[in-house]
Order: sequence, then C-alpha cells, then structure tokens
Amino acid sequence: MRYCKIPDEAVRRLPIYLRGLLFLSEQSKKSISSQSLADFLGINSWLIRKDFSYFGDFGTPGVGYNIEKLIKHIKKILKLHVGHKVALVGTGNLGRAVLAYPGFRIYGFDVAAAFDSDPKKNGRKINNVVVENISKLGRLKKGKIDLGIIAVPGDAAQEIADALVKAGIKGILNFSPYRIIVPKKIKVITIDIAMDLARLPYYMRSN
Amino acid sequence: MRYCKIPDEAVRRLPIYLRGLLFLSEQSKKSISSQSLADFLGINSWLIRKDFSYFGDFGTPGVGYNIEKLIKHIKKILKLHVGHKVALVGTGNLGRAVLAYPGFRIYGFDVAAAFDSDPKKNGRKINNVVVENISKLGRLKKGKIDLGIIAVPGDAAQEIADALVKAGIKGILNFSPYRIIVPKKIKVITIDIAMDLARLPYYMRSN
DNA sequence: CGGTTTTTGAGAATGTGAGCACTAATTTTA
DNA sequence: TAAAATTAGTGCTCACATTCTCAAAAACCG
Ligand SMILES: NC(=O)c1ccc[n+]([C@@H]2O[C@H](COP(=O)([O-])OP(=O)(O)OC[C@H]3O[C@@H](n4cnc5c(N)ncnc54)[C@H](O)[C@@H]3O)[C@@H](O)[C@H]2O)c1
Ligand SMILES: NC(=O)c1ccc[n+]([C@@H]2O[C@H](COP(=O)([O-])OP(=O)(O)OC[C@H]3O[C@@H](n4cnc5c(N)ncnc54)[C@H](O)[C@@H]3O)[C@@H](O)[C@H]2O)c1
Repeated sequence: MRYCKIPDEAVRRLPIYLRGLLFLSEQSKKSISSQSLADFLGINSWLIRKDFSYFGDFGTPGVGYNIEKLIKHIKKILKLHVGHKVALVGTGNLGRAVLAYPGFRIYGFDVAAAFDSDPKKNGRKINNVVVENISKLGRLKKGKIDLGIIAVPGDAAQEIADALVKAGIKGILNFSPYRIIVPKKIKVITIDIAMDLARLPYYMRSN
Repeated sequence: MRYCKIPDEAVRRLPIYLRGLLFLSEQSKKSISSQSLADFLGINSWLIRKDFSYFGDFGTPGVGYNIEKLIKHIKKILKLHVGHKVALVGTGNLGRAVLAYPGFRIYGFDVAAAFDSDPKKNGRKINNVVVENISKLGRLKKGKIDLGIIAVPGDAAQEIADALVKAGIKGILNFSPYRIIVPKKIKVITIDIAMDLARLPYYMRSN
C-alpha cells in the first residue's frame, strides 16, 4: 500500500492526528500505539493504522509509532514543514476573530497581512497586523504570502478571489456562502457556518 | 427510490440547494430545471436529480422543479420548517461574530441567548441579546431553545457540552478543536477552522 | 393532433472509503 | 532462548456515493 495516493478522507484526518501528536509531544511522550491514540482521539485504531500506512512504515510492532517521526512526516505531507503566510481579506467580525486567534500557529501559519475596503478600518492594528486598504492587495507578491482567507460579504467574494489569485495566492479559505470560481490549480476550501448549523436539526431526535 | 433513507452526503448538500432556491424564489422564479440549478450552484445536474429523487417526485418532465414546493419540502426534511432558537456559549471574538451575523435567519435560526463566564462580559447587549452569566445556563429549558453553539476555549468545551445537554439541548455546533463526548442521541457538528486551513497547503501546486 | 424537444427518474456501472480479520514483526517475560 | 503478549500492516468485503445512460413523461410547436 506504500507510495499510494493518499485518499482525500485520510488527508482530512491528518490535521486531527497532527494536533493530537503535537499535544502528546509537548508532554514529552516518545511513542504511542495506534490503540492509545485511537482512545485519545476518538477514532478507530485500524483507521489510524490504515491512514499511516498510506505514507510508509513508521510503527514498530510491539511498541507503536515514534511521535516525533510521525509529526515530521505528517507535516511534510500536508506541506506544513515550511511555515505559511496568510493574507486575510475582510476585517469584519469574523475577520477580526481570525486575526486574533493564536491557534493557527501550531500548524505553522502566520496571518501576516489584512485588507479591508472600509477606510475607517485601514490603519488599525490588530494583533500586530496593520489593516491595509484593499487596493494594496496587489503588492502581496513580494511577501511570500501563499494563502488567502476571504471574510468579506458574499457578493464581494468573487472579486476578492480574483484579486487573490492575481496576487499569486495558491489556496483560499472562504467563509462566504457564495460559490467562487478560480483556476483549477487553486484550491478553495469553503466554511459555511450557517450551512453546517442548518443540517443540525435534521439529526435531532424529537423524543 | 422514493421513501428511502437520505444519504448523509445528500443531507450535507440540502442546505446548499435551499439557499440557492430561496435566492431564486426572491427573484420570483416559479420553477427551474436541474440543469439550470446545476449551472447556478456549480453542482452536477444528475447529482441534484438523484438527491431530489431520494425524497419523492417533485419534478415535471419538460418543465423542471417547482421552486416553492421544493423549498417547503427541503425545509421539512432538514426540520427547518419550524424555527429554531439557539444558545451561544462563549462571547469571545468568534462568539460575537456569530451573534452579530444576520445570515442564520434565512434558515430560520434565532440566536436567542448568550452566556459567558467572564463577569466583565455579562450584561452586555450584542445584537439585542444580553450576555448572561454561565451559571444561568440551566434556565434554558423554559425557553424552547434546542440548539447550542460552543465558542469557548477548547479546555472548557466538554463542561459546556455537558451543561448544554443537561439543559435539554438536542444538537451542538462546536467551534473548539477539542473532542466533546455527548449521549448518542445528541448530534455534534464540529467546525475546526484551523484544521481546514491546515489541509489547504496539501493541495497547493508548487509550479 | 402527431412529432419533436426538454427534462425527469431510475437503474447500472464505477469508484471510494469504512470496517474487519488475519498475518507478521517486535518486545517482553519466563 | 523459547513462548507469550503486544502491536503494526494489509488484503478482503461490504456499503455507500458518484457518474453515466436511457427510457418514459410532459410540454411545446407546427
Ligand atoms: N460572522 C458569522 O458568524 C458568519 C457566519 C457564516 C458566514 N459568515 C460569512 O463570513 C463573511 C464575513 O462575515 P462577517 O460577519 O465578518 O461580516 P462583516 O460585515 O462583519 O465584515 C465584512 C467586512 O468586509 C469588508 N468588506 C466589504 N466589502 C469588501 C471588499 N470588496 N473588499 C474588502 N473588504 C470588504 C467590510 O468593510 C467588513 O469589514 C460573510 O461572507 C458572511 O456571510 C459569517
Ligand atoms: N477565532 C478563531 O478564528 C478561531 C479559529 C479556530 C478555532 N477557534 C476556537 O473557537 C473557540 C472560541 O474562539 P475565540 O477566538 O472566540 O476565543 P476567545 O478567547 O476570544 O473567547 C472565548 C470566550 O469564552 C469565554 N469563556 C471561557 N471559559 C468559559 C466557560 N467555562 N464558560 C463560559 N464562557 C467561557 C471567555 O470569557 C471568552 O469570552 C475556541 O475554542 C477556539 O479554539 C477560534
């Protein structure tokens, strides 16, 4: 199974594993069995073993997986072994929450630039990042920023996406509920909070 | 295929359809073909037809689907035909963004209560909702609130989840990156923004 | 009113992932 | 050193989801 293409669903789980392993690493644990990790994360042990086996032999039978080795490898697969700079567009309520959130750092992300069209917001400093005018977005190219977060109203999302692509961004995290169209080589992940909330009642038991 | 169980993946798409249909309805459109809807939403037409066919015959060959009828039916399936009141716990950056967001209303949600443990935040009014002390969470039962949103730091998420369940909540939207354990009949949907961002670099083309 | 176009709905084929069971490898223990 | 215990790795099966194809149904048009 080695050297296979990693299934999308497994890729989706890798950040979960990574967060758990980083936590264990901080506690100075050296290795862990798939069963213990399974109990810790609430994921079946065989699924963990299968996922890990997609990218090579890392476990030692009778012992488990070397945590540091695994962290390094998962980071490499997710391309998180190098840090990434992120540009945020839209410093409204959600955008400010993103700017203030320290939790992106464990994955090596640095929200290094922020833009807004509202002149009243330009110049404000949030978490050491100065909010620039949206017209400055083109200058991104020099900054080694390769990811963008869209937190503007839906009807502005497409034009911002176009601008980000033009500025050389390789991936976009989109919070707006609008579909955005980009060149095939650019990956877009959309988080639509209202939509996720909307499928919650479906699963409610009425009892 | 009528009266079949609807696959989870189809349920995940229903809110997308619903949003699109509500938009078209506002434009006074009466009916739409699966192909036009497909172009509009960026989803394949046969997938739309298959999803709709899970819950009955609604289309008219040669014409398409009646928009109002479809909206009503999708709402019923998602149990959105009755409005839902939502309790928010944690009025930090993300919580405040949720409170201020008007977009939940199209799905019939009303964020009707907010709680925080920080006394400095208690009593503040955000978007017509007064932030109450977390100790008041138990009183929820009288308020017909059936959904909860967790926007507290990860290490407090489990205790809040327990409190929400005790207060009679039927479903939880969890923004914290921690796993929370609840009785089987309670549905939890977790949105982990950092994790979604973390799998973006994987898809980056290095060209 | 009959032929043509549009469009649905369902079944078949294909692809993908989850779940399970078993094998093999390594360590621990007697 | 040999047996037992632990644990990783992988092949197999089943369920589910996507994709494709096509016949039947309805509307439209001349
Ligand atoms: N806040 C939530 O809970 C929530 C939930 C679901 C979806 N969303 C979506 O997330 C996005 C942001 O939400 P929000 O609550 O932060 O909205 P918001 O109105 O608070 O902020 C939007 C920000 O974008 C800026 N902006 C508008 N047009 C712009 C443009 N063309 N270029 C640059 N900046 C521009 C505005 O000045 C404002 O600062 C929206 O698309 C919203 O639909 C938010
Ligand atoms: N902001 C983001 O962009 C972002 C991204 C990913 C994940 N998250 C997660 O979302 C959650 C909230 O994030 P945030 O940025 O709003 O954090 P925040 O620190 O701004 O807000 C947390 C709020 O919870 C309150 N709180 C703490 N303990 C509590 C308790 N026991 N009961 C009630 N209230 C309590 C605090 O008083 C504070 O108001 C966190 O779990 C965070 O990890 C946030």
